[in-house]
Amino acid sequence: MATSNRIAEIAAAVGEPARAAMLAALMDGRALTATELAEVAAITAQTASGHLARLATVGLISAEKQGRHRYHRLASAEVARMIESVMQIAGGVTLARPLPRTGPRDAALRQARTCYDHLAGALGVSIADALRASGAVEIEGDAAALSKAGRAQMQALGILQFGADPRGTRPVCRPCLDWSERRPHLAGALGAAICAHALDQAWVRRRPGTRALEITPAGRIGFRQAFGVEMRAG
Amino acid sequence: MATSNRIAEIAAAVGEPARAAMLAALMDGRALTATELAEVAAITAQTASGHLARLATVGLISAEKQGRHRYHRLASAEVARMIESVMQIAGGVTLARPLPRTGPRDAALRQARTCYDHLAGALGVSIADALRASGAVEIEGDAAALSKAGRAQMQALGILQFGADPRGTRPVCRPCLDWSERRPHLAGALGAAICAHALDQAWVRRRPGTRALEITPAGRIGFRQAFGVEMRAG
DNA sequence: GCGATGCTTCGGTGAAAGCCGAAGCATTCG
DNA sequence: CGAATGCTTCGGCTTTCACCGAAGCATCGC
Repeated sequence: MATSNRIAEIAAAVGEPARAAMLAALMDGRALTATELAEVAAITAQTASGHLARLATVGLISAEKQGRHRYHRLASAEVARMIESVMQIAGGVTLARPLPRTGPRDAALRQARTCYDHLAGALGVSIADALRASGAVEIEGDAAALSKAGRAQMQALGILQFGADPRGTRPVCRPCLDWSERRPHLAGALGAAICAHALDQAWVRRRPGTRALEITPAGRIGFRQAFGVEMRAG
Repeated sequence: MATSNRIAEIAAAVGEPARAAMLAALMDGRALTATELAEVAAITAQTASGHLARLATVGLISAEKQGRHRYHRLASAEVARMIESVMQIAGGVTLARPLPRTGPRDAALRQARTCYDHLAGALGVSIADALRASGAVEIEGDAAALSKAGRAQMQALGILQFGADPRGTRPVCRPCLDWSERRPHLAGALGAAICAHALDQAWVRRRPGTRALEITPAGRIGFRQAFGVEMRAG
């Protein structure tokens, strides 16, 4: 039964506030040091060390030593997807009472952030909406597809490269329910490519210490021209 | 941050062997009684009752009273997907050492089973393979799409009904990594429709007490004619 | 080198939670 | 109406584990 013990082991590793906070912090795909992670979890370094060891043992994170720092990151995209799916349920229940909007730090996160390897927040959802409206992608429930026109658009923008493909569609995207917006944004290969492109073109900049992204002036122009999306800068 | 406390709460609910076993048992989408669930978890009824209460509190299962029985089921497809993603990691690590194949009970599960609302096991993977080979669906990483030809085939088989749709493709499927086969099978709306069709046509029958499915003689014929898949009966 | 920084290991404490036996409600069946 | 069945609540036992202070290694900067 895929040994339900092993299932419990993995879930238990996530099922502790400090470890959950660390994993959530790692959800932007970057690698953080043990001290940074201790801070986000509001615990001492010793305690964090123990937690990180446990997360590594069950295979949720991997570490890399660099000088006197140890950088920890999520072990794989599968892990990110697993945490994402937990977050979805974590947010979903709150649907009745509107999400508590806590402070300006949260506002930045809601505006734009990374979700492992793709864009999320208002920015991510707006892009998904725009691509949907133009017929570039279709989203239905937990499935999504890039249309022939969408493919051409992505190639023209230099976001995706395709070899000669006889078929018009390729399955490159996957919807991902945004926990702050409650609407889907784009994940999968396409989502990752858009995010990489945006970072590459300096349309967005990572804010140090959070998963929040800053939309640059160039980004305002870029997102408008590429997707027809109007975003506030900042 | 979607309150990482809530994330931990949900994960912790899954992160206990008895509860994980119960949830895994519920992964076939059916509703089971407290006593049945106590049995699969190898605990007494009292203990199971406590666990079920906790799972209900965090919103992972919902219960329905019927006479002197209480039927418990997964609260939603989102929950099923979350557990599925944990199972994926639970299986994935074992990639190095080949999965321990434990006993004949397991063999039935490997052959054919339900995964919440779609088919899994050798049967599910074979169907996905066949549809991929014929160009009906394409699967790439964590994304999948039904092609125009595939759509026609599914309509002809009476598996899917589409309204008049100007575009050739609709995003109706989603790959789901099979933990026993380590290859993707089909989930999403298409996966659910195929499963419903197979049950409806009596191509498969649910085995009482497990998630395993029995392939009927009619099923052997049906799966061959519909998908070109050759399965052993039983 | 020597001190500072980053991280881990060790030991002890306290709280949380899993487990079962026993007992208590409901519902159903004879 | 009892007796049986399905399930829950209560009480007490035991284990697990999160936490921090103190101490121990490495690595870096001066």
